Amino acid sequence: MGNKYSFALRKLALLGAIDDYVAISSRELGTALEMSQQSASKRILELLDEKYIVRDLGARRQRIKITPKGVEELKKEYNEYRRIFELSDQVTIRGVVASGMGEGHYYICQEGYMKQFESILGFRPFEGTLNMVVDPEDAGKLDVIRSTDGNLISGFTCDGRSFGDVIAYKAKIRNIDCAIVVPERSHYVDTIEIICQFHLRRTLGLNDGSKIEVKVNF
Amino acid sequence: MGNKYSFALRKLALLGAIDDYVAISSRELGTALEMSQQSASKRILELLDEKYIVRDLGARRQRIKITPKGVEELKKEYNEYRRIFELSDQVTIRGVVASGMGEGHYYICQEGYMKQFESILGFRPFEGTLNMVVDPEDAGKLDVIRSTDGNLISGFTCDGRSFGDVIAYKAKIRNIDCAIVVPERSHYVDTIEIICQFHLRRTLGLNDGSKIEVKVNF
DNA sequence: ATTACTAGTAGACGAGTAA
DNA sequence: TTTACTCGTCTACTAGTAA
Repeated sequence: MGNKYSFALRKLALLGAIDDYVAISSRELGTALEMSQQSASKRILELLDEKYIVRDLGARRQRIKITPKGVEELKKEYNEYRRIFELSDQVTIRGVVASGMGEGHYYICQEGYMKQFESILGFRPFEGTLNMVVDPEDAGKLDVIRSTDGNLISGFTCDGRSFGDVIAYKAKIRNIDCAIVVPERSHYVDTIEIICQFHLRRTLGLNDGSKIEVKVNF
Repeated sequence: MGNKYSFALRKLALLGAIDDYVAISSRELGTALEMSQQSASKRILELLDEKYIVRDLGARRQRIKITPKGVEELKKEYNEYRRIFELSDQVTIRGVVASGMGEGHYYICQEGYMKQFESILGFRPFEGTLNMVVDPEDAGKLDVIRSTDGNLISGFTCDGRSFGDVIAYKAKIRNIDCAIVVPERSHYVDTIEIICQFHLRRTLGLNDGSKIEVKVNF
């Protein structure tokens, strides 16, 4: 986000503009941002232009609400602060084992991915993934991890089908090296795929619904 | 903080410049901030001027570390995000009862404060305060509360002695109305004073070391 | 390589004001 | 009262370059 916009957007969020429309005149916003009415008005137009806010321009006072895109941008900054003040380089994500449905297996086994896993992660994954549904209270941690670089596994095209970029983060489950894999572009992930050179379900005796903890490095 | 500085300061924090000196050239910082080497250099000089960072300008590459003042500024922004995303208007602060040492009693009993407590909070405090040492894991919540307005109780001078501004936040302990009181200007508070129209120690049967929870509104 | 000066320029800002 | 246009000023930026 243009840094320019974050200050105004944050002030609007503090006024409650994430949850609902907030009535605020350009003069009031200007005062809050320590700038003129004219500049605040311009800033509002810019935020509208960037689709960070929507506005209901009534007869008397405009009412402003932050869009999901705006919230997204604020969360990015929030996550940066969480990385600074809360989280070290290793984070424990809790969740429960879920059924794989064979999807993960199909993807992971693509040699286009396999080659990269082997060279970047240092192991060749067992053919198939362990799916884990992340506990809601740890969803934020996942956001923070996803805001970091991780190991980019490039997408490719094979037999006319295209496979997208994914990001792998090295991790450990009960001291066994593994990695969590998430698609590069996609939000609101509550399920992660875990790859490992061993068959984790068998090795660790896991079933659907088993609680597990993954320690992720980033 | 000038909003202008927060972006650069945050990037430096993400690079680890809170914990230790970080080697970063003005060109690298410029790339990270999407600005020219020259502008990044100027920004660094400004941050130095504002005492947000200190620098060790070696022969090859400068090494930068964020000062406590700089960390303070970053925390302010972090706390704004916490208010946006984490905390509702009521927060539970946990801690243990500590000895008052008579200090609180002396201050609170000043009529200059008493009058204001009565008109602003709606009750006349029992003469004396309950001291509470806040659990370390709730210290951050206290920071967030302190970053909000609260009820300003103005300082005054009496018998040649000056009493500073304090902020009161309405609160409840086990459903009894009370308020927590903190000095306006002072950082790193881990002890709060609780005022109430009743004698809380007697009413709730508290002793030094008793665990209590205060629900603070802000 | 660095950092950081000077100079020129683009863009952000506020005053005045229209709607 | 609002919002937001135009326009002049002034700041913040980058390019060139010195140390």
